[in-house]
Amino acid sequence: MNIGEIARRAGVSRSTVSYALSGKRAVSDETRRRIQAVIDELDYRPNAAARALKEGRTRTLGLVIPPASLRLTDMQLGFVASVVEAAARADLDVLLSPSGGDHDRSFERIVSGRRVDGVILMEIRLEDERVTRLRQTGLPFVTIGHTANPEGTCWVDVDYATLVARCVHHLTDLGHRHIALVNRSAELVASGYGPAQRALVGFTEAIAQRGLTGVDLCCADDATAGEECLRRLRDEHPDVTAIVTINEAALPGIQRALEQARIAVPADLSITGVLARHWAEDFRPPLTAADVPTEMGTRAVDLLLERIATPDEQPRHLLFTPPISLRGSTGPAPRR
Amino acid sequence: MNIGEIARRAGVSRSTVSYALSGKRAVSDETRRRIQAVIDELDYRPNAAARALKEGRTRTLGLVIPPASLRLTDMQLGFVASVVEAAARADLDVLLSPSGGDHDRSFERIVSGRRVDGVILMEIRLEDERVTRLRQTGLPFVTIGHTANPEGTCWVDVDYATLVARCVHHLTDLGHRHIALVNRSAELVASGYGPAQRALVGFTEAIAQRGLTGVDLCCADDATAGEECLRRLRDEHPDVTAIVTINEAALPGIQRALEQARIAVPADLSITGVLARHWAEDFRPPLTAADVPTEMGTRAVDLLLERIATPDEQPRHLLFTPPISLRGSTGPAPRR
DNA sequence: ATGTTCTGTCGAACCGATTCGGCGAACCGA
DNA sequence: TCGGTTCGCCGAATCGGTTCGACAGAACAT
Repeated sequence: MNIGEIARRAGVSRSTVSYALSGKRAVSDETRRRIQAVIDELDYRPNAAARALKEGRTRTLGLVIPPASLRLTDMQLGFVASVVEAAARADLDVLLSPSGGDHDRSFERIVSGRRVDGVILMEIRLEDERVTRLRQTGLPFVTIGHTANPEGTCWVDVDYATLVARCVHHLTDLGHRHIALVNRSAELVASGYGPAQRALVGFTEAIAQRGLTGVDLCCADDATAGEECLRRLRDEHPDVTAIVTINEAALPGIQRALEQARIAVPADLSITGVLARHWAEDFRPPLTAADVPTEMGTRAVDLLLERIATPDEQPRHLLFTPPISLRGSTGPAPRR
Repeated sequence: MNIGEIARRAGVSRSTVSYALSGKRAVSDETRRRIQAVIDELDYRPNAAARALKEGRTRTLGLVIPPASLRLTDMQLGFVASVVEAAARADLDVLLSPSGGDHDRSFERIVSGRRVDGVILMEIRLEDERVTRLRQTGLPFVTIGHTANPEGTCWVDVDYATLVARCVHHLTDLGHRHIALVNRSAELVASGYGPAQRALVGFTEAIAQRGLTGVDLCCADDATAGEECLRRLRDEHPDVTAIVTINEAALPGIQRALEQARIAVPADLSITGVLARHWAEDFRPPLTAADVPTEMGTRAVDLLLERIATPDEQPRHLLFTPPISLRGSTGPAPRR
């Protein structure tokens, strides 16, 4: 079922079949119809490997995801989905590689076996040796999140610092004077995870700008930790009247702790989330939060395709600062 | 940076380099060392497309996932992760295809462009035309879940009927006489979604076996629906003292409704979950539930590799019935 | 009638690996 | 010393596409 078979049955040469399919040279209508008929009959589709070999491109993108040991957040999952769908729309396939910071076999295979035309790298650390590796291979790539010195790379990211700062300003505008940040896990922060670090920076600066003092807490990415975290917060910092959190996975636990302690939201305590996908709607009351930029995956694919087409262009980057949707979880600071 | 370049620099022929790498013919130690040195120096890795073309296999598996519009459950996500990792361990890559019931371009490309050696198909419907399509192409495949007549196919599935039945028996043993099933969404049940249908069958049979009457409810896969569902259940069936649910995503909502209505678990109401991954631990009290069979992804890859190696063997299938872990959410039925 | 352009098609080279047959040299026993 | 193995390597064919140069014949201009 190769191109030679089609050519034989249609009574033409192999090159004519190829031209009929690609349209790169004129083929008479009569011939094209005959070829198409044979193709339809045999349900022929060109062999991807042969095409890749000759053309020097695979029509495939690599998507490097965090290893299974790390639980993907709802937003990351949405990102993977949108990348895959955007690629499918562009008639590209997506090769998945689970890989940690060290470059393992799967990553190496994809990168240096020329299996893909470009790579999208998720969950970048501020210092990331996969980026170094990709740079030296010359394979086009786009990172989600950016490294400490991102010059010369393409990236897409969420402006966590600004989002957190906006949340802080929103809360101070409502009269809150004691605000807490519930960050991601301590290990993530320590390991140089950009979003966690930039959230902290944005928080600290916004707090300072308003002349306040803030509390920042780390919290593991699960409900139990969220519950514990809120309890600790009420214990150790009873004067805190508002919370900003980038920890989506902790929200169910926070919710539970609130209900058990009979804390009314927003009467007793205001909460804002940064990028809570499903949980913003599911929280009670619905959570004031920045909208998840669902187009990030699509735009990452766009950038990568640009980069593949014109590798010598100046690398571009996109910083998303989605608007904050006011829902019911924030209100005026309670009177003392 | 192809095999010819390596051969030239090492002063041998291309075939010798190939044999040195594959070990399929003897190569002298001296020659092998010289070749290896050049390979290490240039960081050479064979071109995947050329190899695939010649060998007739791609060393790649296809994983067909539900389209992004459907929100993946936590368990499905875990499954994807374990498939990818198992494949990586076997030095195989995974090509992702988001696809619904209709065979779209992405699915067709993977299936008939010979881009993969085999396919793993998730979220099978009882009547699924992708299965039909795969059967006619002759490409090895394994399905997660099984169709109405699964003869002649390889599959891996969870025995939802038995699991639900076991939960029912556990609850009746504790004295419960009015038990409700919280199923997945009405649309899923209507569209012939196996797990939802088999859960219902297992529930109905177990209830009948004990001479009781049961209530079964459909519930969309989100917290809000779970909250609403529990409220309706208490309203319309106040005598129900125990719940069995296969709807993991609804659990946070159920939890919220329970706390708002001041219903004590398990004193007032017992709950068991079927396959709740993170939520079993995160629920308060921790949820009595069947353990998620984390090895399912790995075993699916194993089956597929077997199938690829020996396509004429009788197709095998695996039905997982993981044990139910008793946690704190079930207890004796309350006295009237 | 002759030269020129255009159209549609073909043949052959090529992409980068694998693999088979063959060949020279070394080695063996008789 | 000679025939037969064994060892190590090479050359060429092959996988299934794409693409370039060539070329026959029609159309057109002079």
